[in-house]
This record gives sequence, structure tokens and C-alpha cells, in this order.
Amino acid sequence: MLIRIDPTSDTALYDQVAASVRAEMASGRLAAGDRLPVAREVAASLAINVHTVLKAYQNLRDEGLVDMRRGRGVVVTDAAASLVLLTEDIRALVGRAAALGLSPATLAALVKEITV
Amino acid sequence: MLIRIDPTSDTALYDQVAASVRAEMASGRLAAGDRLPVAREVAASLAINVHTVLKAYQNLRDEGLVDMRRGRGVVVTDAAASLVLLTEDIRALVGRAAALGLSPATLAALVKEITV
DNA sequence: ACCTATTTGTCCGTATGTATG
DNA sequence: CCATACATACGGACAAATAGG
Repeated sequence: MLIRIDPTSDTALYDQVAASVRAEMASGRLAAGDRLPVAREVAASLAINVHTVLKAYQNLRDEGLVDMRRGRGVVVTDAAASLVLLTEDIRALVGRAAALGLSPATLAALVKEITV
Repeated sequence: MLIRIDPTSDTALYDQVAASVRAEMASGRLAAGDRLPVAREVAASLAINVHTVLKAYQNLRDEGLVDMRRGRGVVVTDAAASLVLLTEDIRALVGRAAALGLSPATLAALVKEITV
């Protein structure tokens, strides 16, 4: 499992960690049943706090992407599979946007605006 | 605003705080537009940590019951009004359960089971 | 049935950032 | 510019659930 963060980014660390995990799910490298690395180890390897990693994991749990249990760890749920399908749709959308001369960034802005 | 906790209870402190606020909303003592007491003061008066209160508040925000903004505080949303209505339904349900010889505790267990 | 290691859950304390008024 | 109050991140400690020997 590869989790990366950019300390210079202005997005919250726990959001970066969660996004990193989601990306792994979307790519299929993390599938249902797979276990996420132990929070404390992730924190150590990224040189951030355990609480920060746990908050990321808990957010993923709130999204239904993982199950968390004491002594058992964090396990990817079936919901992660739909992320893979969603990714294909997103890619297609980005492609259509690109064909229209719209960058992924502006597309993201549009999506965000509509979501809100 | 009255927020009470029972240190001897086995439910998490932040859950007790959140439940206390929800009760105020359900009773109508806290209505839309009202402001929740500052987290730091609540923590001080209950002799618990600010984070514990903030976590309770953040949970309430995730439920859509309050709005939280830096420098402005925590404000009750319109969604709180529906809590009042819901309370009436709950009371009615408890009444029907009681008529059937079921205690609120067993009713709660049933509700929980169905929810899950 | 017991014990131990693992791993998340909760709580505390502190510090700094940042939007609001 | 200043005070307020939540947001984020760090650090540490102990509890509780799970798994495995």
C-alpha cells in the first residue's frame, strides 16, 4: 500500500491520506477484503501523527469504504468496488471535457459547484 | 443551555454531550438560529477536554443539526425543527410499545436491530 | 480457559493556523 | 488591528476488542 502526502500542500494532511487510499481503491490496487496498513506505522513512515492517520481512516469509514475494529485493523469493504466503476465514468467525463477544451481543474470546479 | 454528562456512564463523553444537545433540540429549548455554548466553556464547566466537546459538535454538524464556522461559533440549523416532530413520533411509538407491554429499552433494541 | 500481542477508541494536553466580527 | 472560536496537528496515556498461542 502506497500512501503519499505533500507537506507543502494546503489541503489537510488527513484529507491527503484519505485521498491517497481512495486512489488506491479506484485503481483497484486496494480491493474488498484488503487490509489497510496499521495507522501507527503509516504515521511513522510519513512522519505525521497517529491521530491524523486515524482521522483519515475514520473518514473513510464514515464513507462506508472501510470497516474499522479494534484489534483487527481496517478492512476495505465491497463499496470500494464501485469506486473502480466510478473512476471509469470520471475518466470518460474528463475525456469529454478535454474534447471541449476544458481542463480537469475547471471540470472539478464545475463538479464541486454542482455538488454544493 | 444545559449540557450534562455522567462520568460513570460507559457511553463516550462526546456522545453524551451530543445526546444532551439533541435532547435540547428535541424539546424545543434549542431552536434554529440559536447558538451553542462555546466549546471551551462547556469543556471547562464539565471538567472535560475541549476536543471532546468539539468532537460532539462536529458529529452534530455531520448530522446537519448545526453549522460550525471559525470565529462565529456553532449555530442550530433548521434541521433541528424536524427533531421536535420526530420526538412526537417517538413518544407515540413508545406509547404503543408500552401498551403492548414492551419497555423502551426493548423497543430501543428492536429499533437498533432494524436500523442495522 | 488463560494469557499476550495487536490495533483501534477515547481522552487529555498543548500549540498554531485561520476565518469571522 | 484585535479578540473570538473553530480547524488542524502534534504528543502521550490508558482502555477495550480482537486474534492467536
